[in-house]
Amino acid sequence: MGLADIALLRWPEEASRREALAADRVPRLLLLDDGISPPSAVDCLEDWVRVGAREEELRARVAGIERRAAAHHQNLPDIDDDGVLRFGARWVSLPPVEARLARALVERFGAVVSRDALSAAGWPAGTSGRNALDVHILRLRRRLSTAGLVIRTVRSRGYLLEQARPPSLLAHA
Amino acid sequence: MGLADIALLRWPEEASRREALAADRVPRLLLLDDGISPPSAVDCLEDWVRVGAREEELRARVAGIERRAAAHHQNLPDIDDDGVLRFGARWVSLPPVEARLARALVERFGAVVSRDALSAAGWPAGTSGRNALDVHILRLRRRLSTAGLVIRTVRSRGYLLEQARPPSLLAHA
DNA sequence: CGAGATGTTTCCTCCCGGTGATAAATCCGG
DNA sequence: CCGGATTTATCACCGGGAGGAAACATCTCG
Repeated sequence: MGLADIALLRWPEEASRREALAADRVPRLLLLDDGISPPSAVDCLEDWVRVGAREEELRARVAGIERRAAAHHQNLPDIDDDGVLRFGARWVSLPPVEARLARALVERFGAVVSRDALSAAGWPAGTSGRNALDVHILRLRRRLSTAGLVIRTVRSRGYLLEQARPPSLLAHA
Repeated sequence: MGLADIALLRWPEEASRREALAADRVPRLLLLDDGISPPSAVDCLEDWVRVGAREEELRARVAGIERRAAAHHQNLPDIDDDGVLRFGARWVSLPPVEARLARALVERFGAVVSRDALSAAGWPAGTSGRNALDVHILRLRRRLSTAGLVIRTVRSRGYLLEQARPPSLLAHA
């Protein structure tokens, strides 16, 4: 715990690093140069302080980010090294290949993961047949459905993992 | 879109008011008395500054809250590079051509985009049939409707993207 | 041996983008 | 107010391609 989980970086010098961190959903604290205004596109896992800020302010900002990160994190699926995926109260055990695929999808939970990325994740050693990925996605789908998760297809782009929608949300369009 | 939408309050004096605002999901900025540490239970719609803070800092904090509030209230659509358009809690995946059209419309959200501009955006490489744009607008309309967005026609001028239900703030007070 | 994991082949469905045809909607001159 | 001209909306259809799924063949490990 502590500052370890949060990335500290200078703004605007490390703008590109910030983008990378944001894409990976890593909580981060920007150290703002004097006279510079904070960046505009922010998510809840980002905050900023002036470089000259006092120690306490910095700690307080970090603590705030950590709390929000924790709040965000608790409804994310999680896979351990034994291929057991937990989501809320439910869990499924996944065979090796599917566990690797699931890991790649969980890392970008809610965002699109390309087929190439999934192939690389599922078969790190080498190539597999053209359809292997499709079939494993199908099998993974069936397993994950029992855990309240859904894999959506984004045609010609990849797949996206999200929480299965309770029918109540669709009811009143 | 000034300070009007955000509640300013003192901490810890107005602790109870803060609770009420949080319960109503009203974005708020706490003005922290000196030597006091910020409260612990925060959501993404809350931020804080020291009472002695400079004008600019205050403005920047407010702007940050507003952006997060907008993102949470889903007031601005957003398209990522994978053709996924997000609007509030909902999202649609768009095929390439429609994604490009949608990008052009989102860039000028709420304003008219000419047909020429849309043609250029949708088919950057070259020509398309005269009817192609109409048909793709139709298809885009159907998709976006599931995300709570509407494309309005401005005859002989172009199209305009806006939120489906103009939320009548007075309607259900 | 038997069950589950993994790959492959194959077939089939649906989606995407484009076109033409046709119905509406709107504008304009008389 | 009418009828034609222009602009939009919607539909049906096609060709190509991507994804879904069943069936089958190995393979591994207890």
